[in-house]
Amino acid sequence: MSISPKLALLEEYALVARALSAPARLSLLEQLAQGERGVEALAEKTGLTIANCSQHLQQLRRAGLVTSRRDGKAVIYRLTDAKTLELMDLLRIVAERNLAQVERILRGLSGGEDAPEPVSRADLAARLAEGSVTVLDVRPADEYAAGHIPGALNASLAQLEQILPTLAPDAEIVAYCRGPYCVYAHQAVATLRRHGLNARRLEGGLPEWREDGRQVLVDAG
Amino acid sequence: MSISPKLALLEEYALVARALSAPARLSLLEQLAQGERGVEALAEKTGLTIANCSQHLQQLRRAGLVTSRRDGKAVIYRLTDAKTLELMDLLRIVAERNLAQVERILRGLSGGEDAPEPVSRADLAARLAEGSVTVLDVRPADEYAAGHIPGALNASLAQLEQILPTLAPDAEIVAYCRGPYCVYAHQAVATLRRHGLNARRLEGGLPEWREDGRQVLVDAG
DNA sequence: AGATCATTCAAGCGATGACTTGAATGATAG
DNA sequence: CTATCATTCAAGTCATCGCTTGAATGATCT
Repeated sequence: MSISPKLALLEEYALVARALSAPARLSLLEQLAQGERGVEALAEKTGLTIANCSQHLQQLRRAGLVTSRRDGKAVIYRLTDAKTLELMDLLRIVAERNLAQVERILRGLSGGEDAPEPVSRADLAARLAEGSVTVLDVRPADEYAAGHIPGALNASLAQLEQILPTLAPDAEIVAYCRGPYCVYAHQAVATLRRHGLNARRLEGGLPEWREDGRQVLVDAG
Repeated sequence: MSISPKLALLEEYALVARALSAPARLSLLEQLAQGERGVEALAEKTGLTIANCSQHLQQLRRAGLVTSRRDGKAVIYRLTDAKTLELMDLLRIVAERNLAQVERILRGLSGGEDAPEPVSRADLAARLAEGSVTVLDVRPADEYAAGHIPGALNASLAQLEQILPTLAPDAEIVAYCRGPYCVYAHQAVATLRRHGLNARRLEGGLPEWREDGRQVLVDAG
């Protein structure tokens, strides 16, 4: 070992951090938190070119955050383990605590001042059991089909205006999306509240719900 | 907001990760975990030039990981909060779990094969109470003076060979240093075991011990 | 075996990062 | 108010990163 072991270790830790230091890669990790995916699907969802996406995935793999396997001619990537999610979550928490810019963006997303506290997953589960809540899944239809909270309605942000009239005016609505990195639920809640509905966000998204060991409904296909 | 709020958020999260993506800055954070420090002291300990050190510190500040205050003509930096430590710790854990290179380096540090499990802090506290253990602080004298576990001997790696004869051959020795990023305790344990002594590492270092709310002795000065 | 398709590699470009050097700032001490 | 000292700023250099484009793998299907 030509350099000191201490520096070598720091280099390795820095490698992991560097893997998390590009928005494109965080976006990929968010997608992978939904479940394993092929390169093409990831490129599509994140808006990256295939080659660029592949390079980012390889960087994530070098950092040990994701692993891959072959399935026919496709290569399927997935998160190495739940620690990767923890790391992303802590990154977000630290950013939210310390960066004024983040708070500004989040306030902007909520459409103004009044951002109600998110609903905890345990709370939602209890309310679901007694049927006293309407759950809204604000993700693209394919992700909804791949797994969603039982009983949840599915509507993308674009579709939201259409289904507004079908919602009971006094219903208690809980919206969720991909997870803490996803802004769909924030935006949906803002829209719903602008229309006078009683809507709140779920804490976390489907990956966290699944991680809790709660029930997830998968559409036949 | 010209770009999408989602991308803006990811940029902010990435900013925090980027702050952790340079070995020099991890080294600075490790020092700051010991306690607040001025720029010059940090530069000295990390081997950076003053200007370079200052620039790194400003990046850490932009990422919200450290804050600073003025004290006379000096600027004192400190970790923003314990979450910063948690983030570093998780980074290390993920690297240790997933990167073969890290395991290789750590095995090299332990001098070979037999790396005994570290002693938990709760265990050490219990043993200390009954006086059945020798605690060794493997940090520079100034850091020892600034705070150490009560009853601990202080010896840098260089001094270790000298104090070897003073240690009872059957004593149970627990070595600690700055924390999980620091390799002194690993190396000290390797040396002690090579001499046939019964030595193990403490889990974590002084910052973690302090974080637990355990007693820390500060030399009068 | 040859054709096909998803993924990866390789080269090139502009932008950003780490480090150095030397000058500027800003608070304190005389 | 000037001198001093710790820190920060500014400019420059070299290396690396992110992205694009086009070619090269490598596994399947006929």
